[in-house]
Amino acid sequence: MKNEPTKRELKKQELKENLLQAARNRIKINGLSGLRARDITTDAGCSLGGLYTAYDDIDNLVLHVNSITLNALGSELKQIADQENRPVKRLIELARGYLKFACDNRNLWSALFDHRMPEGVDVPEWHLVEHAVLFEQIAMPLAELNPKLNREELATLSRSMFAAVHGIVSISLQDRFIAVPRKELDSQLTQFVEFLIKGFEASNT
Amino acid sequence: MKNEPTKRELKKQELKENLLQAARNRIKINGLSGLRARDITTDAGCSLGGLYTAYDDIDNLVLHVNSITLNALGSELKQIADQENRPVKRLIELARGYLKFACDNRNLWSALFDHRMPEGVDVPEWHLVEHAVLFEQIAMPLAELNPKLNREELATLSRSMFAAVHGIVSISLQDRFIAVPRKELDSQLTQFVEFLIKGFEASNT
DNA sequence: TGTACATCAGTGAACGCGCGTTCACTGATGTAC
DNA sequence: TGTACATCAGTGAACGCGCGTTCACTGATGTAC
Repeated sequence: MKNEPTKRELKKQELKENLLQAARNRIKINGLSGLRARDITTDAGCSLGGLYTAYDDIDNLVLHVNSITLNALGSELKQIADQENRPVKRLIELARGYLKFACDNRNLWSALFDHRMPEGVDVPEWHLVEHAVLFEQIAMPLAELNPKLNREELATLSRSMFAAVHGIVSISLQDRFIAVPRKELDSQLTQFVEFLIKGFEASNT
Repeated sequence: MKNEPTKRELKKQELKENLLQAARNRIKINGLSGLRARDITTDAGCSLGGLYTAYDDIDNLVLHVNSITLNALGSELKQIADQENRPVKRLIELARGYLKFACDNRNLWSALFDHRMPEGVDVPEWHLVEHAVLFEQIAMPLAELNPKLNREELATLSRSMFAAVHGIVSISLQDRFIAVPRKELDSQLTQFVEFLIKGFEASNT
């Protein structure tokens, strides 16, 4: 038999959730570098110290925001994968979906890659594994295109393919490089993935 | 007739150079996030305030360090390109050279992409244009593989190709993802670029 | 159900410190005669 | 060449402030009888 959550536990849970949403919203609007403990607690309607009863520190809170983002990205990609059966088309749509997600959620998406733990502290395991959503939709269509590949080869290729698409998207959205209009970027990315798949198919004999 | 540089101008130049090398060395050892004005000036053998007679601020100094890094990377890539005539092989060697440079100069290389100007300030034009070294060796071999491409198409493809290679390298060197041994990474990258070129050739008709 | 005590989540003022930048000063360099 | 004054690069102590984190306190919630 499970214990009913006490009033205390309910309140604590509510506070955690409020802080989480407040932090997420602040990152969404101002970006990770504009995130401040005082802003978060003000928005969440609690005192400054309250943050530290709910989360160990700000980094911990950011990891939880990044969890939400990874989940949201993961389910968008899953939905895209489920909608398209032909493997080539599916891979292309996954890449386009990634681009769309990055554009629609720029600051949240950037936070996934910009956030760094303090010197000497590792990203906790529970959060590391959540990054699997970035690759996991890619392996299956690749396997369809080349059934000979084993599990490990598929994993490696999925990873490279994600990394390549990610590179194109992230370079394009950086101030450091000349911005490309969204629509043009979309077709460049599509073309690029097409090349990649063609090469992949060509070497599958 | 040119004016001889005065003793004052020489000293100023020397100070700038000392600060530049000190900052570069600090970034090399501790990374961009570990860079402190006091460390730089101590290493350079001048007072704290001296930094501000030579450079506007720390960001300005970092831009100059990044210039050095881009130049170094640029000449390594140029050398690689000059050593190999066959276009396919040349593209592969450029990718491998990029990986090598990133591994051998991790913190300096990371600083190229991690550094951000303060809110509302743009990266100055003189520094933006220096990023061309990242792409410029790629266009020529691509043109050889497909002579029909016009200037703009070549530029776009070069950019995408760099971004993809960069993505693979940078994802692999991030703590957030499972590290791949250097040697394996090298062969994965090579394989990936081969796919890409095959696809590129296959669609060239 | 009611009372008395125990617990503990949440408070917010204060701490602490890191660190970029400034500025009144000085001593070396440059200029005029 | 030498002297007197002007300039200005470089000094380093002090400023200032942003901001994450702590901690003695309190009031609400839980427990025992």
